Amino acid sequence: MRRVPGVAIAVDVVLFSIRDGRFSVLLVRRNAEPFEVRWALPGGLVKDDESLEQAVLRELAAETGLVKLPAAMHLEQLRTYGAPGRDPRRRTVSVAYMAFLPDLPAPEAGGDTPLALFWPVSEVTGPPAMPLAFDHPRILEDGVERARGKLEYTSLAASFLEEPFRLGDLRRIYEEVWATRLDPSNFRRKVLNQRGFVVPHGLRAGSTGPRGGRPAELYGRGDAFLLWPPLRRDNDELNDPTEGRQAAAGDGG
Amino acid sequence: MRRVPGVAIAVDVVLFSIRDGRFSVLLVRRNAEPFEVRWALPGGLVKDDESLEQAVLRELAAETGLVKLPAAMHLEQLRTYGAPGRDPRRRTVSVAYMAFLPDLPAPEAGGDTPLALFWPVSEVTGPPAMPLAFDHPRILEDGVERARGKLEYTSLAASFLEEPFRLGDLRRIYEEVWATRLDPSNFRRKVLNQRGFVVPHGLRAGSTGPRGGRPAELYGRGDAFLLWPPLRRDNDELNDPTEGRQAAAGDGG
DNA sequence: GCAAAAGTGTTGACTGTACACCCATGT
DNA sequence: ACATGGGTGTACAGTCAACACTTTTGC
Repeated sequence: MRRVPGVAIAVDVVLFSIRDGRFSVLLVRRNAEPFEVRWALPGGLVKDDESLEQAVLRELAAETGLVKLPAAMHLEQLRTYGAPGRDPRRRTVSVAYMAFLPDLPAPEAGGDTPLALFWPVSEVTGPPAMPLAFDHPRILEDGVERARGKLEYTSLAASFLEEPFRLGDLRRIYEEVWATRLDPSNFRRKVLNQRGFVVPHGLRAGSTGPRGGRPAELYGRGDAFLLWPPLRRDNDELNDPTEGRQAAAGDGG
Repeated sequence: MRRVPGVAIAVDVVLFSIRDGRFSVLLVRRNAEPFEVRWALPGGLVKDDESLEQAVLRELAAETGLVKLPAAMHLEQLRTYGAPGRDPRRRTVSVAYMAFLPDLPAPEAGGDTPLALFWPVSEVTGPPAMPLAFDHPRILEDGVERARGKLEYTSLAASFLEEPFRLGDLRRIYEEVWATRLDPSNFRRKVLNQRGFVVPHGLRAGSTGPRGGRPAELYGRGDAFLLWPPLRRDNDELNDPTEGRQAAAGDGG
């Protein structure tokens, strides 16, 4: 593999979703060198006349079949990675983006598109960590930390849900991403006291879940983005002696 | 000016300091097209075999004479700007960095270096705004907002001070950057209650200022980076599309 | 003495947390 | 009936803003 002079601009996307209740990230399986057969973040080179965001959307469509993206999707720039040697072929500076998507039916692999799958984050980051291509482990790690942090002071958690949703659904987003448990009653109060975080939908849930329970009120996303005071991931609650639940450790399943 | 094919990678630096008590940013005067004679953020093209951060430090040295940078300087990636057409010569993707520097004696213009000066941020951002080169107004704006925000939840304000410093000096950093007033006694308590924000220096200030006042105790930077709870600038206008208030009286949902 | 800056003490309002308790549904 | 998730009430503790007050300097 010869090194080529000059620089290239690429974009990579850390696309998070909650699949089957698990905090997950979209990966594509590489079918060419370098790192053939390894899993990687979706992405590719930026064309000469397109913006960085246009490149992100184009690559998402091409590599994952995500053509019609939901309006609720959140997309933001994460960080830029430009160490010499991070791509063995040539100097490549990659602008990484982070996206939040609701649990869609099946944006996975298409017939003419590469194999794309959502993986639970804990299975990818390990231990043991999956051997992703390039410096993608680092990018994913940065994305995970940023996502966890952003849930604290923004309304982005609602981006993982399709409308309408129940406050319990919203709470489970936080619990899953933070790997913690939150008091349902206090969570409810905090969310409702944030003006514009959620807006009442006026209806009630029909089915209440697998094992009964009172039907919940339904809500939609409000127009507030920043939250004050922030919701907090209190690591103190992880030391719950009464019950052991999936905490920080990846359970492989 | 002909457009050249291919892409280029550049870095730009938003270098903040407090000069004579004013929140200031380092600008260089361009002496070539495009945007000749306009002021711009220091920066330049990334060489083929250097990292992005190395490029930042090299450009700072070359354009501003800042060769021996103080260890206290904070440098972090801000954001990447890659819109087609942001540089009329060729497609250029610029990775912007943000730096905090203490008020140094005179890193300004050198004989063989371009003219570099610290400008008070309020004079540059206006109104009326200075016509900076390229999309540098936007980059500066992003940097200012990020800097103001980071002072809330990190100990970075101390990066603007040379050790040892007085708590009043630290408070004036916040007051200047946020353009606000803080209660001296409450500020003192908050800062001292943050473990590792500042550490006692054991001495007292000799001169107490132009108009007297009790000599202050002296402090140095601690090793904590994140602060909890954060210090806050006026939270009232943080967010919200100003609609129905629900202030103290809880409305039960 | 007076002004100014540093530093201490106090108070009342507000906020977060823990947890008891009621509500409405599936099985 | 009972388990389960939704939702309300409440009390205690901690935090924060406001501000009165003392200390120590320059002038």
